[in-house]
Amino acid sequence: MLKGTLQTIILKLLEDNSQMYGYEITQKVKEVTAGEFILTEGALYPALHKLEADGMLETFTEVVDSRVRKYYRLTEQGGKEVTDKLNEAQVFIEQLQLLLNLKPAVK
Amino acid sequence: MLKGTLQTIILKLLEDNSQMYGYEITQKVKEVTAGEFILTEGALYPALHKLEADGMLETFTEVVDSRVRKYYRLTEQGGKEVTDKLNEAQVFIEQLQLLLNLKPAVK
DNA sequence: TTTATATACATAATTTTCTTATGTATATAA
DNA sequence: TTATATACATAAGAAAATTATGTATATAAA
Repeated sequence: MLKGTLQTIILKLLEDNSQMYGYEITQKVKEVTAGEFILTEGALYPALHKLEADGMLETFTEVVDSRVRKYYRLTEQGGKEVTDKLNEAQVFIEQLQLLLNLKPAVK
Repeated sequence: MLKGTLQTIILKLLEDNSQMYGYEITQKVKEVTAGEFILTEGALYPALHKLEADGMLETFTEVVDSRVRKYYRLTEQGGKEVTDKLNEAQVFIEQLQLLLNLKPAVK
């Protein structure tokens, strides 16, 4: 129903943390959701590549302990996109709660 | 991210309304969400057929004004499923709000 | 009167998105 | 030397939704 949820999550994490690499993102998601959301690589990397191709993210690499890390950062366009996506997500959640009656009606 | 959202919405509407036909469901969704969610037939009917095939829904038809209506009702199994699906949705929404920081932290 | 809109069902092609599986490579703990 | 953790990536397949059709009746508008 809500397309681009994963993109929204990635963009939001990068808004809060300014730069992150893929593996770090998977760990952050696991940590924040107490293990409820598991972000698999098969979902993450294609999403990152698409966001980069769309001009929302830019990258640079660093070598730490002989391992390559590919860091992602929001572009200016990406910065604007976060706001829009978050608003969309907010509306979506509210409507879903309405439909599912998960939000008790205010008297 | 959350699979089966549409199914959950359908099951919940049928829990509240005991019997509904397809077109009625599309209108209800539109009405409740003030036009924000548009449930297209291409999404709805396959979902209804699958829920029926899975034993969650049962059907009967009625003719009103020379037009056939196919009504759907929850089966016993469907009744149990609603509860599970709603719990899942609740957890999902909470985790998503955590990740997107849409729920202000309580001080 | 014929065109558009609303009601009511359904399916098929395509696209999008995610899961699962696989592959490479290094570091460390068992 | 085997398992786990770190770190990237892609490919096959499945699931779900969008878009496009198709049939059919009723009614309001042009």
